[in-house]
Amino acid sequence: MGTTQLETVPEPKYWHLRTVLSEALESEFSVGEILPNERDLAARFGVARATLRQALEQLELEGRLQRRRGVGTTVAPPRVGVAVGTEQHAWPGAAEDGWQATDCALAAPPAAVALVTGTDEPVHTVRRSRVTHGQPVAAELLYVPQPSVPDLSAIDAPSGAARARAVLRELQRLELEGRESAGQRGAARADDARELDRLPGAPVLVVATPIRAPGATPAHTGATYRADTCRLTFGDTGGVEIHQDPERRAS
Amino acid sequence: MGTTQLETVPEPKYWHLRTVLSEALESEFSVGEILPNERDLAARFGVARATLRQALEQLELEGRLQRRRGVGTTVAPPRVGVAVGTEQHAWPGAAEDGWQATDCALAAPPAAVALVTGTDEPVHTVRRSRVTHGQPVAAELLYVPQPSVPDLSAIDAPSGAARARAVLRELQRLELEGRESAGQRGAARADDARELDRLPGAPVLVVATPIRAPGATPAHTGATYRADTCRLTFGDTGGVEIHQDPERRAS
DNA sequence: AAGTGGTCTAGACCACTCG
DNA sequence: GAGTGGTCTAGACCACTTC
Repeated sequence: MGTTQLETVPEPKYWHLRTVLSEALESEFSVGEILPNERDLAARFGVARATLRQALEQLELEGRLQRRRGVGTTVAPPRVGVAVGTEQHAWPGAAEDGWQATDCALAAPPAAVALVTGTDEPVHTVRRSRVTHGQPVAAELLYVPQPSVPDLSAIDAPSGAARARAVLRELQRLELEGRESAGQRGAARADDARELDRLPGAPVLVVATPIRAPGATPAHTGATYRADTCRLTFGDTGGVEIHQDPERRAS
Repeated sequence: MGTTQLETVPEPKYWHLRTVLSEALESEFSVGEILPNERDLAARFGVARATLRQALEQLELEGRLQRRRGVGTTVAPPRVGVAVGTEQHAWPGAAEDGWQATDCALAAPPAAVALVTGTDEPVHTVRRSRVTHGQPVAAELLYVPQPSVPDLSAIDAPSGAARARAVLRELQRLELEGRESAGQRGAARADDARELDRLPGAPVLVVATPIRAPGATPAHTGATYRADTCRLTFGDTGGVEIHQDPERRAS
């Protein structure tokens, strides 16, 4: 049916299609290039649009494609390596770390947060976002129980970016020693999805890190990374090459 | 239409359904319990089966459900925390680490591997799998260039589990210092999928780690973890609580 | 053989972006 | 308004597991 030979093995069409498209991406397209639209592609391969979409979905989830409603499907740039769990990057507020504090509010902690911080006292909730190469790659919520930053000046704005920076500044005064994060695949919730320019349910990597100081854990963060565009690195350096390429198992 | 009130916001049906089902999972089902089949569920919620499946897919990707063809859909147990990047767990061959070497072959390296190892010489390719709580959670390929283990006895079997253990034993004799891994979301290829009891394309976390020894990098590993059942932890301890619960942003 | 989830179709309409 | 991807439907058949 498709543009290549008939299948004799019971391999799903969409999976075969994914392979064919994947090869086409390598040989016939360059980063940023726009693919034909879904209806045309489906017709060209002789499959229903839903089947084609299944293949495109795979490729998007693998970070090979980027789809945008109303615009089209483009070839995605290589994933960006993002360091997590290291001192410079896990510690909130460090200069030049690519993060930008956008908002802050003081409120009662969500149940799950109260559980890990061990207190029901109001927490400062700082929202930060991280942009790399012009693309939003992560949204973070930083929970700082009020007692952790007792010296926070009342002069600063009660909310907003200025307040967020003030909280981070206070936190920086503690001797932080960030370590031991945990990461898992998740689905982007509505608010994170919006911030990451994705649809709800988009694949994300959730990294939870307790912020440590001598004898205390003054804050907790939960960062949501775009799973399709990010490669998380943890450890001393960030330049590790990944050797799972799409077709690495050719043998 | 559904079992709850009409939607007034333009939230996709499948997303709303996901939320409804998610709440039902918490209140009305326990781990391991079997859900009604997809046709019944779809009818009950007044949606097409495809739409229901979209919701179930989300929940499965979040690790809340487990679906098995020919069997049914069950409530998944909580994700297991798996340490990566730490000494005990990243180093291959350490005793009691939950890994089991299954096979080994000596062959020319795939292109991507040759790139990171920096040699075209034949590599020992050790296949290991990791089982936790009776569930396969990871499949790993360990690439060891022949020069890294020159003393490997020719007496050992040329392939198979025995050979794999011999390679690991040799590797253990070097002073390994595992560090700096990188992880990203990927799609399971056919072979990994089979080993992990999943379908091709299933979401996985790919962790690439160079194995370090003083002055050399004698091996590279690529481990494929089931993204739906695993929570990866990296750092000193593995007991970090995640605070992104399904409904944590209730406020 | 019966029942399950997995794949696939051929349509329809909607939400969004852009000229 | 035209074109894109996103959602949704109502069916059909297939692959797998279990009895």
